[in-house]
Amino acid sequence: MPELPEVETIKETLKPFLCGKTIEQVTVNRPEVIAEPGAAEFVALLRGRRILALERRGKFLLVKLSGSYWLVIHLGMTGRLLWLESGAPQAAHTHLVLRLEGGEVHFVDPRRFGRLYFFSQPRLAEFIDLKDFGPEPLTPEFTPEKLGELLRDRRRPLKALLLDQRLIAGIGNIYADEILFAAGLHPLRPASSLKEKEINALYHSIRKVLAAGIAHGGTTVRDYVDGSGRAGSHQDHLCVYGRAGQGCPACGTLIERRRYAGRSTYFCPRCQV
DNA sequence: CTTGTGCCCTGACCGC
DNA sequence: TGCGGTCAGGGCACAA
Repeated sequence: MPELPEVETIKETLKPFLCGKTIEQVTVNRPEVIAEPGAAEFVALLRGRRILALERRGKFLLVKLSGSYWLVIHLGMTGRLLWLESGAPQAAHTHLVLRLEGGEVHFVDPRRFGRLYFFSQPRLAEFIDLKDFGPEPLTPEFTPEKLGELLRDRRRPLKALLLDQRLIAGIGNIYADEILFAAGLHPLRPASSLKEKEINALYHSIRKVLAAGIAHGGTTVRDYVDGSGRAGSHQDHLCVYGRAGQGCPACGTLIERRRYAGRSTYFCPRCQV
């Protein structure tokens, strides 16, 4: 489910409830969702620790804990993190509950692609290093020049590159299609064929589309809700994603859907060249 | 290096 | 009502 704007929204909505609180109890209903270390160890290490800060790297949520430890969460396709009152009933597919002072965090994930990790500071650094993430697209380190460097000498289609977390971190299938539409670029355009003007258009589209996604509290096409259980509204602003057979908002040409890299890809055959 | 495929899972939806 | 097929915001292993 969640791409950068959704994880960012979840992080921001959970922040006021979680920061400064101590984890009093950890309930694991499904040990498989804990990737590292083992479930028993995970529970023992987490209990009694204080939450100091919430951060995000790509689609990963990073929870900074006392003693230089980290709880790291990836929500996969359908993962949710919900702040609920103490003793709230557990929805179906609630795999883990963190009891804090004054409430609980429920990790709910029907498809179970989401994973949780407990890391020491050096282990987190190693993990991030191993993932080899590209730059965060909304930070100052990400510039048009940087994007130009990333695209140079690569023949892969733009869609594949936008989905590749090692190039730019955080973009998923919805926002990749929306970004390419905003930039007027065909998803299958080889990266190295872009002119400087097109690189600039792509750069500004990446920033603009992701920022709009965050401003709208994420895109809810199916399961996504923020930390308070509220749906986003960016689905009302989508131009191409999920709109096969409907008119392009710019020119009226029918939006096309193609299968690429195992994912649906939506684009306007007239506006995107 | 690159691409495509299948898999991990559940649930919603569609056609018959 | 039921059944099978298809599809879904992700990511990984593996084959060609």
